Amino acid sequence: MTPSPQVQEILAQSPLFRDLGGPELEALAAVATLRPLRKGEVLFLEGDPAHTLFIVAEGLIKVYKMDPQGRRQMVLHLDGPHQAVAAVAIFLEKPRYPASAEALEDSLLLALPSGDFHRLLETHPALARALIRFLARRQRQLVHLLDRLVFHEVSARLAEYLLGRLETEGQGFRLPTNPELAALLGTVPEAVSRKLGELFRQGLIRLANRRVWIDDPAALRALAEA
Amino acid sequence: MTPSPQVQEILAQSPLFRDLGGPELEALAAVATLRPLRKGEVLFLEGDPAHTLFIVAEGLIKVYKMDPQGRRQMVLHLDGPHQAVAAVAIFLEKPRYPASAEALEDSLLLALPSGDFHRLLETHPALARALIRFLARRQRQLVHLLDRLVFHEVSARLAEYLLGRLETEGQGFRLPTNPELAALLGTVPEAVSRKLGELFRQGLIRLANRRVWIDDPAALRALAEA
DNA sequence: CCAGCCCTTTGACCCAGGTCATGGCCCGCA
DNA sequence: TGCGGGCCATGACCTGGGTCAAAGGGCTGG
Repeated sequence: MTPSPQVQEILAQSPLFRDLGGPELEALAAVATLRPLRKGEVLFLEGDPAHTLFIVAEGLIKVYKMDPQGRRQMVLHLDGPHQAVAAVAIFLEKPRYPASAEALEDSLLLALPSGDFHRLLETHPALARALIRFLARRQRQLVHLLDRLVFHEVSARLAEYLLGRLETEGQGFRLPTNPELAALLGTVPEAVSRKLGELFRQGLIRLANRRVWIDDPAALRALAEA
Repeated sequence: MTPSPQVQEILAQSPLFRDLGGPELEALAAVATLRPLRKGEVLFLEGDPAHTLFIVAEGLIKVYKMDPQGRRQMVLHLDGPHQAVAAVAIFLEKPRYPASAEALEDSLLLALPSGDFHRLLETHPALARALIRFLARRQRQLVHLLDRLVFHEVSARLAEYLLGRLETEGQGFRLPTNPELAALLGTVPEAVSRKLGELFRQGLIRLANRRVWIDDPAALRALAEA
């Protein structure tokens, strides 16, 4: 965590606000507040009234639904630097967060009062356009997630996850804990453990500590599609 | 299907466009085309390039994902009169429909070229605002669907469905076919048949033809939460 | 008015994966 | 240095619900 980040700088790097002019950014920066969050801290809970939009400056935020008994959770998306969190909630008639959010790492967020954001939206078509694009992209991603959950089994979802990490980070990336991974895949830690073991036994991947090397991407791809 | 519906009239009734001024509506109406669709006809398929936004004038449109083998399908939402279809797709970088759509009844749609829509958006904040609200609401609904699918079993989803119909239509509403209902609930026709049978045997509902009377809404509610 | 097609119901079967319990390990903290 | 809590792996078990097959039933279009 860097000592004193430039609020305007953060705003200017976010896809949502990057098209705004200098004066607008300054005005926004004036009403924004910084919100540090320690690993594991909760940002908001499903059902909380939503007055605030967040921009991630540093760290990683997990947005998730919790099951009724409060034991399992299902991750909807992870948001890193420059990403907006809770952009949806503040536009509902009764603004309440439809999911919960917590920090996966020590993080720093920019909090923007929803009133100010709404006001800015009125007068800045570029902001509206960026927001619309953002919402459309996120919705596409949610539909994809739904598709995977309904039509594909755990091993296929795991395979897709591994290939995704491989693509963005290359060989040897570090896995999250099994409970975290299970929440990402919509299953339970035991299942993750077993499926990883299978992949290893079949020679598709190698594991050391929590690092992964993928030996047979083609086979993994086939698994992911199945 | 009424003989010759007023295009402007249809636009003016849609939540998306109702806040536009007369001249804008007229301009939009000039570029809109009417698209009749017979029951069962496909409007677009997942993956098709998306140049067009639709507004339902009459009828009912089903938007759904198909499973890889093309046997089961999962309904994402149903859209009746005044609703927009495919509002998301045209805002993606590579505009392709993320799901398929077909008519559940004989329908009439208004087709708006996405270019015109984009242009209108630039200059009309009210339209942007309405669209943002629309996208936010739909996203909330998708998250709810996902939650139900991941955390609740078929009988709970069926119970919720029945209560929803009861609320909006009262006793004695008509069920869709089992395959349709299965697609709505994310399961297979056989499971729907069995679960309906169970509810009947437990005395929670009565069935005649395909009409439903709900005798014990409280018990059904309990089931839905479980 | 008939033939065919799809829907419905039901039974038998099966399997992915969720649950529970055990034992070992690692790591942070006192 | 010892303790405790969470993580990990694995086995045993169980069940929701998906698959397949068979036997009516009813709507529809020719």
